[in-house]
Amino acid sequence: MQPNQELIRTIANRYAANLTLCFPLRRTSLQLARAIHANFITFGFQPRAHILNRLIDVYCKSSELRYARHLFDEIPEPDKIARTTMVSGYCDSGDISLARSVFEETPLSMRDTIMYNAMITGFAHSHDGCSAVNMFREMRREGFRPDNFTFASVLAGLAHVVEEEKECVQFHAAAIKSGAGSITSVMNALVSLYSKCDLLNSARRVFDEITEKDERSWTSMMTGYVKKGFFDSGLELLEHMDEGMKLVAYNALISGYVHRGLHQEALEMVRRMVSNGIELDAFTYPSVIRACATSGLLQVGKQVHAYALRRGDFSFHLDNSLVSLYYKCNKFVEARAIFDQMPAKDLVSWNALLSGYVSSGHIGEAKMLFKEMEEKNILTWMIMISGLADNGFGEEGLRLFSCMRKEGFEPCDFAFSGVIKSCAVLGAYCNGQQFHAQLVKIGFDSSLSAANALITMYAKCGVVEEARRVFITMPCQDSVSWNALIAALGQHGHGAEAVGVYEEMLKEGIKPDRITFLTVLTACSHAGLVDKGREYFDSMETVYCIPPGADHYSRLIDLLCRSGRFSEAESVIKSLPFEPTAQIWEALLSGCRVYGNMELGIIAAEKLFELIPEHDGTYMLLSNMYAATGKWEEAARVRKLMRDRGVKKELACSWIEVETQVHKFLVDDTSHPEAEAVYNYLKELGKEMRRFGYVPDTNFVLHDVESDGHKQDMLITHSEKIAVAFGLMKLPPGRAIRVFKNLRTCGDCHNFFVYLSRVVQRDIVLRDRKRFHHFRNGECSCGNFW
DNA sequence: ATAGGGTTAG
Repeated sequence: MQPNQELIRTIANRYAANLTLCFPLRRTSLQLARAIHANFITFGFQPRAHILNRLIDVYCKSSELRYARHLFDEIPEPDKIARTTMVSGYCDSGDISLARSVFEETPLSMRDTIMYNAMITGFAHSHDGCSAVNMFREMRREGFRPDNFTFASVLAGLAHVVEEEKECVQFHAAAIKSGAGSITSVMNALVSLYSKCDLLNSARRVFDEITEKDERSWTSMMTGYVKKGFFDSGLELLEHMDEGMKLVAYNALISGYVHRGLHQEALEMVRRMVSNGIELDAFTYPSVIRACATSGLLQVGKQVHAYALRRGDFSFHLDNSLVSLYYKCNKFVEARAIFDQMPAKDLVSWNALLSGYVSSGHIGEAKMLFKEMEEKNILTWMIMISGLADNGFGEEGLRLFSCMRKEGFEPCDFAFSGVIKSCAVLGAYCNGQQFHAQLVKIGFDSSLSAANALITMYAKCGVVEEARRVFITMPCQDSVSWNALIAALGQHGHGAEAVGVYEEMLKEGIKPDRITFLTVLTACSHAGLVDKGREYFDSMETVYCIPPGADHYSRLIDLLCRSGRFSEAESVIKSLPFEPTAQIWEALLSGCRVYGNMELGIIAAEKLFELIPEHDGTYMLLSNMYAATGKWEEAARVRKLMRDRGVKKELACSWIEVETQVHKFLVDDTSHPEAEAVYNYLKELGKEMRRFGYVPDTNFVLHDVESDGHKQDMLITHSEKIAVAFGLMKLPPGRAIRVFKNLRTCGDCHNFFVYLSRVVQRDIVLRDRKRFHHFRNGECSCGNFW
């Protein structure tokens, strides 16, 4: 039987009309729309235009843009409502270019103010203020009258680009002239606009004139004050508010405090709002949790998490910040669980997880995740590049940076600081210089993060003067800059100057932090300023309330051992407020090696065998010590122990940069295309050095080799010698040779370079795992502490 | 069919 067509049509249309009523219940309305749509198809009806438009709208609002577009395309002549619906649908989904194409396909005669408004809003939401303003100008040129909606949107767009007071005033005047000047939504946008331009007095004037202030009015004014750090004005405003509106004000204050790093104040504000009977909401959580994450307050963070769960609140922002909280507090399992249990994830969620992996050293997982990510933004790249550098993967960092550019991402100052860190890891001086030049060109060189990275990069490339120059030419320095400079000077043997810079930093009123003390102690140690170092160490707790960590103690041990004050070092270890860690025993062991203190060295080594039996360095150090004192059997015993335990020696590797290209060499490496030429050259150099008095020190050969002649051959193929020889072949005369090694350099190579620097009259800078060696005219900056 | 503010990842 044929159904009664007229009846079905009527019912279908009535259902369709109901769509409007169902609207807030998105899922229901989407299901309903689908059912109605299916009915129309099944019975072959052509729905009426306004019903079709409703369907398109529901699909758009449910993020089913493809269905919406499909329906839209089937309409032979879409009216302006259908077009506007499509335009704003695309705008909401962030696809401004598709919105624009629908708009541009619309003949001028069919456009109206509403359609222009939709476009302007779209541009404003995508932070493209210029296009928003252009669209506004176009609509006026074409004779359309801007209304309240137009001004509210265009002013919001303007806030992203405007710099001058004049422009704000112009638009303000235009709004007043067209009668929109006293509309709350327009005035809210004006308050926000003036605030962003640092014109807080103008913002306040507009704010005071709003007769019917709503939540947005208060938020705009509060945010204006707080973003500029005027907390007093914000707090005063809080006093004069209706109780019902205070939540948004607290939220603004809290986020303002967090942004300035004032976590205590932020948490205090949370306590205050709770004690006034105001409950936290979805906008409060992320700021509070961030405050907890950056100050390591896991317990408070957990409480907030529990609070949100109790209230059944959910948002991307909340979960994303929780992922970050748990990672920062080293709760990897919890962090991952939050991520996995998220019903939906956005780009920020992925970035949060990526950053968690990277900062906890899970670089393998990070790389996999990065590959897996379909959508990336500049921050994704930045996290990965800087993470690779932090984990020692300099080459990959450099490679990824150029990938990023190929994919059309313009690096920001933070991305530059990531790639510059990669150069620092690699010692890629020429590459680093090029990035520096690019920074200058685009005017980012005064950015704190970029400049701080440059200081470290130049230092790690062994060019202290450049590091110093970057520091001096910065418009302003923060504690990171000071730390970087002190480290730079300390690493290169300018210990006294480093200490001077530290004193200057204190005079400037910059508070030293944990890192500052690490760098200062290192500097003292290199310069032999033992008593000064002790004094600084003691001041940490007594003056600056920073309890020294294991890393600080290990610097102190190093400092004492280097001047042979072993009994003092021993008593420090005995009085530690915690169990001595591996790095403390390591500091003691390497100190003992320098002085040949076998007795204490063996104790340290035994402890290390217990704590980190898989670490190859201990075996090497101890067997080196035995070998150096001619106890070959003992040396062999240690290496047998190492073999028995299955500990693999990390492969020694050196590298050198020639014309932005990094060349890598391993021990006895013949894989380099020019290996043969380098080996021959190195042999010649060896002979020549011997004529000048260099004697190969076979104590550093740890293989059991019978003849001395054979042993000498083995010494000559150490990777750092190959790299230096390669540099001598390739680099123009007079240019310093900068070579890097992943392990510590051996005493024989050290001695060889001392001779070499005098005979060939070249500066040689060698950076090994532990420190820098500047060889010049037969001397090394580190004395005998190789 | 269109509007205004505030939150998360470095």
